Amino acid sequence: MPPVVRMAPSPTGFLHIGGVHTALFNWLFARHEGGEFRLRIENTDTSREVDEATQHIEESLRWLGLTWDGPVTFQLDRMERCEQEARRLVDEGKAYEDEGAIRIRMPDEGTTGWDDLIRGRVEVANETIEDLVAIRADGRPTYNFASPVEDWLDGITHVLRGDDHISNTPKQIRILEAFGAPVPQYGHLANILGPDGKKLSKRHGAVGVDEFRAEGYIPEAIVNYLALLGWSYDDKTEIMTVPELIERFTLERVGASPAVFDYAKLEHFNGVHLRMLPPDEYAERLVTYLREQGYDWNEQLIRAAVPLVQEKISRLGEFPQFAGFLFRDVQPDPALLDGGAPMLAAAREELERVEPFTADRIEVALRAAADRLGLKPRQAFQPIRVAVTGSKVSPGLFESIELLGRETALERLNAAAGPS
RNA sequence: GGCGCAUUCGUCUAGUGGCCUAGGACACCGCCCUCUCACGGCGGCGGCACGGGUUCGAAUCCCGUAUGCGCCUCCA
Repeated sequence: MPPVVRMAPSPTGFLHIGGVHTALFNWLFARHEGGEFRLRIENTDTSREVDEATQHIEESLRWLGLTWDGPVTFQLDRMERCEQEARRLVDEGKAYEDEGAIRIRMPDEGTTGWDDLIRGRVEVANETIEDLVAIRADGRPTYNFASPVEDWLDGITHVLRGDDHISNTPKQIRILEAFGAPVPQYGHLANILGPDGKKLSKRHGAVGVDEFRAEGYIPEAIVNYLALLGWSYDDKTEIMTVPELIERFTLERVGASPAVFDYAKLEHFNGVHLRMLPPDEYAERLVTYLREQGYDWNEQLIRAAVPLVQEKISRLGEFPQFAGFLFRDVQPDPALLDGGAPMLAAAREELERVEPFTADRIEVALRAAADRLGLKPRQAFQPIRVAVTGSKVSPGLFESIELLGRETALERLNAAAGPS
C-alpha cells in the first residue's frame, strides 16, 4: 500500500527553512515510495491573515518543486467534525466535559509506545500523560486533537515531523485508539540548529525561503543541501539532482541527531548546481532572478553575459556586483589605476583598430602591447580591468571588453586616462 | 523539577564488533594553474564527550556521568 504523508504548516507567514526540511523529507519519502504528499494548513488560530500566508507557503513550495497531491486542506474546515468526534468519545465515556471544554481520558498505568521510524522504540509512562483538552471552551479543537483527527480523515500512513512533537505522539496515539482508527507510523526528525546550537531562527540570518531566493540560491541546491542534513546516501556522494535524491532516499538512512545549518556549504552547493545548468537554462534563471529583483537591464546582454559568469559566481545575487559594469557606468578608484597610464594608452590604441572586435583578437592585441611595454600580463591587465569594469575583480577581461563594445570600452579607457 | 531525544574533525556526515594507522564534503592554511576572481588539481590542519563494563577484539553492545536540545498551554 503506497504511503500517504503530509506537511502541516501553520499559516503564520513565510515558509521557514526548517519547515522546508521536514517537508522535503516527507516529499522525498512519498516520491520514492510512489505514495502521496498532502498539504494541510493548520489554521485553528483564526486571528491571523491565513489567506495571504497560505498562498505564500504554496508559492514557496512550488518554487522549490515540492509539489503536493490533491487539494490543500484546512484544519478550520474540520472543526465540526472534530467536535462530533469528541462528543462521541464523551458518549462512550472516553472523554468528559470540564469547565466547558472536553477532555480525553488518558490511561494512568502502563506505557504508551511506538516504533519510531527514525529512533526505534520509544516508550512513555502513562502516568506522565495527563487528560488532554480536545475541544476548548470556545468550541475550537486543540492542535493535539485536530491533528490526529485529520491524519485519520486523510488516511495518513506515515507521520514524519520534527522531534519537538515526540511528547505529543503518545497522546495522539491514544486519541486514535479511542476512535478505533488506524495508527500511522511515526518518525521524528531532528531539528535544524543555528551555529550556536539553538533552533535555527531569524537571528541566525536568512531562514525564509524568500530570503534565499532573493539572494540568488536555486531550488536544486537548497533541496540537495537540505536533504543531506540528517540523511546521506553513502560515504562519498553529496551532489545529487532531484531525481537522484528521489531514487536514493530511504528512511533507513535518516539520522536522529540535530544538524547545524551551514550557510557556507549551502553556497558551495549553489555554485555547483549553478554550474551544472545548461547555459540557456542558466540564462532563464538569471533573467528571471534579475527581473524579480527589480533590474531592468537589457535581456539580450544578460544572456550574452552568461558564459562570462556561470563559472565564476555561486549565487545569482552576485551578478549585479560582478557584471553590473556591462549595464551601467563605472567609477574606477583612481588609486587602483596608479602607474597604469602607459598600458592604458597602449590599450586604447590597440582597441581602436582591433578587427574583428572579438575576445580572442582583443587578447592577442593586448598581450602584444603588454609585451612591447615589457609588462607581465598580471601588471598590464589590471589597470585595464579597473578602467573598464570599475573593479579589481571581474569576469574575463577580453570577453568583458568584447561584450562592452569598442565604443564603450574606449570611452572608459579615456575616462580613466583623461584627467591626469 | 519531571519526562523524552541526542552526542564521530569548527560544520554536515560515512561507519551497524575485526576492512579504521577512523573515510568523504564544506570551511581554513599552503602549493600549482592563471589577466583579477572563481573553477580545477595536489597537499595540510582537524574528531569517536567522559568513566566503567561485555568481548580475543569496541567509534560500533550495556550501564552511569556530563553536555545540548525538546516537551510538560483550553500554542502549533
